[in-house]
Amino acid sequence: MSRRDDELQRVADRTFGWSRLTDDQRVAMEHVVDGHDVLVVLPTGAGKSAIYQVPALLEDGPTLVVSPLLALQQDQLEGIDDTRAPDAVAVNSAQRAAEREQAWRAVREGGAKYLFLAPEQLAKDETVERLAELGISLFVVDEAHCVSAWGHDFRPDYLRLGHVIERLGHPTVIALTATAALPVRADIVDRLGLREHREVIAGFDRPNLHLAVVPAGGDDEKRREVVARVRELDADPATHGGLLYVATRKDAEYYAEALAAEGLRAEAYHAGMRKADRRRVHESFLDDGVDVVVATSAFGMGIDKPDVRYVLHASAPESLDSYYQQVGRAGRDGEPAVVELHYRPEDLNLQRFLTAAKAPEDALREVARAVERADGPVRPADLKHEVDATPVKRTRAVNLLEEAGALTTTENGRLEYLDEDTRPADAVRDAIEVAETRQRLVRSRIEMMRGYAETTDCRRRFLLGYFGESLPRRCGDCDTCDAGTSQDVQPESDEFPVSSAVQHAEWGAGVVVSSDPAELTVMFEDVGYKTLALGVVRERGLLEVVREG
DNA sequence: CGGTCGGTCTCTACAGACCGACCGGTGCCGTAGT
Repeated sequence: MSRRDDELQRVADRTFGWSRLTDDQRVAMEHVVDGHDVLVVLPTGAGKSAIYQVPALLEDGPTLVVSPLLALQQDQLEGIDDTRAPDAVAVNSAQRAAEREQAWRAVREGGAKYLFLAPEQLAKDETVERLAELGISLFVVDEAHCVSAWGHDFRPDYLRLGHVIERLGHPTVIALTATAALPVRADIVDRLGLREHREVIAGFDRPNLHLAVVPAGGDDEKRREVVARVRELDADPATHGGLLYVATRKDAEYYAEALAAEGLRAEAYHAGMRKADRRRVHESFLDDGVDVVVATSAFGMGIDKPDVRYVLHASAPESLDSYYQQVGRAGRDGEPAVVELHYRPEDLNLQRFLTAAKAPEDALREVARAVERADGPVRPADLKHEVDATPVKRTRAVNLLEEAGALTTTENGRLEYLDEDTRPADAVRDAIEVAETRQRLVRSRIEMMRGYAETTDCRRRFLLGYFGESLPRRCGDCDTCDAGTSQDVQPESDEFPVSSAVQHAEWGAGVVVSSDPAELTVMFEDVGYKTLALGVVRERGLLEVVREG
């Protein structure tokens, strides 16, 4: 062990009581201490937080942690509070002004070493200026998949973190997440502007999860089947206690009531509920006070309960990224767990609707005109006087115009029109094209979800393939293997190895996501995921390897 | 896109078909009004 390892292990032990760091933790920490940006993809419960908490104590300046949910920040603060580490504080809108000032003071005076913020806080110049004065040593992005999952529409400030990092002089960046397929990883690296970064990525396979898809006929039929199935799982001590994911708030209420009527302790969980009720359900779930939580996608981040025995879906989510993340909450203790998707192809239509984020045309036009017209660089916050749109739309517009190459962000965070010869109308058109490309990717993800639900080959092989892992032999422990429809052996094609950069005659540049002797799945920059028959590809010479992965 | 709900039509019964409208997820933040 090197001196550096010794030191990391000593701090881990003395300050946090972790007597033995895992290899993944140690390797990631070494990269950090060496000053490398790092992307870490490790399952929940593998000790991701340690990866910044320990090196933070070897740095002079404070560590900034960008975290998506205030509740999650609170959990982290309490976690650090329970150790011998220096204080951790948060700054957010839920606090009174005096409380916020006290937190800033604690960091400034060195009493607090960790500062937690939501990305929206960093949209304010004042916040970034304060951080610059503090001399941030480590910039941590927790739940970093949010950059890619939410940054493009729902919470656009996530896409502006890269600029904040530059304005802070590019401290060492640590991006942490439990789930990220190849395109998501690339998006995180790109959007945060990681430099010469290292990656620490654990395998995605969770052998103790039994994967299955249950096709359903009509909607009523499916409802009856789901309720019956949950009741059945609940009755068996080996499968008691789990989660039922649904697509809408109404369904969460519906199933919670239906299951309660069957005598189960069932609770709904969705974002339309009062905060206090949400907290009560969450805590009750952790304390085994409920048998099943029926939840929308609002339930999940920050839940670390080891003995969740099943995760059922009454409706398919919008991507395998989300699906994997949700089913990953089952069986963290390593014991067998049931994972079952109750599938109707019609349910995917709802996901198409929910993910259809139209380009904010009016905002694009107004932002483009305002920045073009201005005498010099514009502060994003000042756009609110000239752009009649919600803050989310305004920021989305800025991001799209920037991605389209019409705008750029200066070193001090102002917006500048790049090419005076480009008319704002053309810039808007290009930005809409960027949004449409994004939409094609989102829709292709839904098609991959369909592919998973409808495959007759090994279910696990399909899921792992999506995350860039090949499974040469069928897993033997999923519904298609049970039914005998999966293929036994499936060696990887060495013609188009996974993660190779390829060029397609029609679809342009892409990366091989999974590959077997019959079929290739490629993620194309412009059209999203496509599955290609290898025979046709060969016959017509459609695909060329640009760089081996 | 599909499920649900309320209203209207059918063509002469108090029922059933049909049509159009409406709804559908994730969380910060900050401000208006109790």
